[in-house]
Amino acid sequence: MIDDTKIKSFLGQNGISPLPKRVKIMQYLIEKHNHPTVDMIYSELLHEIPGLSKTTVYNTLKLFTSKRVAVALNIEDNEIRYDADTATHGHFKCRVCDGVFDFSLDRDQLPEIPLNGFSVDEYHYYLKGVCSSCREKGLG
Amino acid sequence: MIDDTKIKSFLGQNGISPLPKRVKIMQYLIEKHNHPTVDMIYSELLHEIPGLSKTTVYNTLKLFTSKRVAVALNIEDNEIRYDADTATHGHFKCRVCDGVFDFSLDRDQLPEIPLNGFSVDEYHYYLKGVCSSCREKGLG
DNA sequence: TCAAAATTTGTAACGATTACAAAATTATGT
DNA sequence: ACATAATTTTGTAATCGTTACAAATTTTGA
Repeated sequence: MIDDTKIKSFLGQNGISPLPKRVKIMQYLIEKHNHPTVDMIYSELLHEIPGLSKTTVYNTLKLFTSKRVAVALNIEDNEIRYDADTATHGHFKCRVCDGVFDFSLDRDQLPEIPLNGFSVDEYHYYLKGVCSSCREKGLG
Repeated sequence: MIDDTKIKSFLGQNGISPLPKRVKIMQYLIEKHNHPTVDMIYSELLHEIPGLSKTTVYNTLKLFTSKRVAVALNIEDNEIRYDADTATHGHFKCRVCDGVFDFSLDRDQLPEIPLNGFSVDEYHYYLKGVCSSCREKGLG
């Protein structure tokens, strides 16, 4: 359980007015760090924030990514997942159970882009396959 | 201009009946290697294949990716791009002009996944930023 | 406290993708 | 080659994630 105050000041430092719903959504992202979809955030926070609108979740996540306090993951074909961990790290998607796993990765482990004059501000390293749990069950 | 015969035998070798529309779509992917969306393939091939249906393009690409003669790229938030180059290589997306650029990359330049018992069968390395052309124009 | 600015809501629209049944094409056996 | 079965294609409708937008609400700051 993270202190509200810390999240409020963190948002404020990043140019985001720390409105109550924004604080709750950021708190959700940080505490669960489960790469949620918009629908997951919406349906789980609805219990805690009655009357929450899905549009607010969309708006808030767009704001978070534009201010770079969260990152959008395109590891699925059909929907965007979000991650409050903006440090470079890798993501693995299991094609059997659909789970998304983090793994640590330093920026300097990744090769530099061999294109002159390009500036890079986001690094995404996605692996797909079968996770250990599904393999043990003989799936995949 | 690639020989039809080569594409037909390539598809056949990969367990895909080399029906005429499939051959044309594969030929498009190989010759243009422009990471097209379904809509790009559909609208450009419509001139060459009158009566082509967009559903056929979707079906064919699903078949190609399941047989691993093409790879789906999730470098955009909203739509899937396709690449007939199934060898590992990197992709750069310019957030100004929306262009997608390839860059070479060996599998062994990428770090191994530090997760025991996981099997990996797809590697995606996506970078985002501003391309040299847009930077020269002072954009981004 | 009050008015202006910003945010949230709810509904409708949008666009990519999928479902599905009918029509067309291709493959198979004789 | 022919008939038939199996596969593929088509076109439309449905689905689902996301965005647009105007009205209602909340926040901000004088």
